[in-house]
Amino acid sequence: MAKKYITTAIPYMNGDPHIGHAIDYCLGDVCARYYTLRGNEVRLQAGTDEHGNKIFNKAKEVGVSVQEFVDEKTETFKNFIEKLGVSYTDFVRTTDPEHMKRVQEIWKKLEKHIYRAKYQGWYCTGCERFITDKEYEENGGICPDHNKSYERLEEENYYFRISDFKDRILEAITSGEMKILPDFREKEIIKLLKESPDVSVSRPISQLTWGVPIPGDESQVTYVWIDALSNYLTVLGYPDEDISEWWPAAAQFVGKDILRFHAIIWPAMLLGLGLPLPKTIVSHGMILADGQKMSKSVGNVINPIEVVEKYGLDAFRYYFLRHIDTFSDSNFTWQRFSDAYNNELANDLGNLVQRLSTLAMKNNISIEETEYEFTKEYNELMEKFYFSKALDYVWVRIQELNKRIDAEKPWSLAKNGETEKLQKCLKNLISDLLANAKMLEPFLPASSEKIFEIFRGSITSPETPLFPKG
RNA sequence: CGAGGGGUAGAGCAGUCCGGUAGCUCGUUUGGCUCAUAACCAAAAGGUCGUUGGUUCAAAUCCAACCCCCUCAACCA
Repeated sequence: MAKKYITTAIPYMNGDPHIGHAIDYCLGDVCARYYTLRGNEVRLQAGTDEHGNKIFNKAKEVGVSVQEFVDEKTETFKNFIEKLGVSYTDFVRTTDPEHMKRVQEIWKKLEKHIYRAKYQGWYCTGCERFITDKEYEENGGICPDHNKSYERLEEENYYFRISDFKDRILEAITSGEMKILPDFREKEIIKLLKESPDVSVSRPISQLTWGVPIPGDESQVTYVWIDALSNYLTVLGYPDEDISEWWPAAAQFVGKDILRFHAIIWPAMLLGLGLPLPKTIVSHGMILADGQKMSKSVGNVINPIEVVEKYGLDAFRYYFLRHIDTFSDSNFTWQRFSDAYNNELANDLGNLVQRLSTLAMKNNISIEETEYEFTKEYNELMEKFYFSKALDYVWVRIQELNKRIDAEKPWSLAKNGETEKLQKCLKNLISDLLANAKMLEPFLPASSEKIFEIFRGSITSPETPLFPKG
């Protein structure tokens, strides 16, 4: 049995779960369920990124210990993931001692590509961060948030020599060894890669305490990259365990905002460790509310849990996997959501199940259980991660069934006593429905299972509709 | 300045690579059916395909210029 490893991005624990995280999880989950149904052994990783100043400060602000703070946040995220029906198998926290120990080992393995250097730049003591020269000019040398002049500051950091790997990464991308989806993002990355500088991978402990200490240098702490990106490996047990059965990952799902780190710094790290590169990095878009970025200050934030509670988990998954494009930014509006729910889930699919189960019941039809195979077209779309297109494809087939019922008029056959013809007609319709239900399983696991239950053994028409209308 | 995406019926989108008098879903209107969650099926109305120019027998599709919208822009995830 082939093994497939799928990863999702680990959210930073300074905020609460939101729709962007939900999309990432759902995509990973669909992919995992699909591979499982194809007969693969699948591991789906999820996790949390818990180090850094922002978290440290936030905990102080709330007045709890940092560990308490991240423990609680992680629980919140775990609950969130479970409410979305994500079938993850592994969970990693960057504050986990095991992870931290492994990060230090990874650091040591990368040491020949790491050097110490001074960084000089404009710094805001209010923001506690360096700003770019451009930002400095734009703000006229004064921080707009703190109304303070920027200071010229020098800091010594460790740097990771990306330039050691650029050629190799470029080659991997162009040869298809590491595919970046969608194509237009791949183009973007190729351009960015060429001008990518080395990255700073540490901070002096005076600046940052909440992180993984650098082995052999107590004055410095690892900065986000090596700590967070390593999670994909440490959760598998690297470097203590042999991970060759699982690594390279079949697919890594990330938001477009963090693609560059995953397509440049991350591959460089892997090459430095002598590990193969992930087969695919899938970058998804952002979800907009009425064409606008969601933000708390604008007050247009869509809470995924609210959608789930109002319409059900499968409805949420359906909408966000079909009408939110897998790769580009898409809009969410409650109007479009409820249109899709009523027209597609309730009318097209729900009602189809209802009419076929009633017809079968009235005419004493029973169906033998068989294994339903995915069609070639469906597999092609799924393997390319065109999830929204795969759902479109299945939906056309569902709508065709409604047309066929009208064309074949089983109720007339019953009236005319054409029993044999009727039996054949209904059995065909039902088994085609079940074949489609199978292809819906990665997307709508609960509804797919319900459909199979309805048509299993002696067929019963469901008492409550699959997708009730409010 | 730069880079990426986009501008096609009231709305949301496909079609653009490989040119051939525009297609899907929703909405609207009309008709049909009765197995069904007032669901389903059929049909109709509705578009100078961002602008201008070019290539061609023929352009949403190729070329050039321009306009508008969105996103990203280097250690702050």
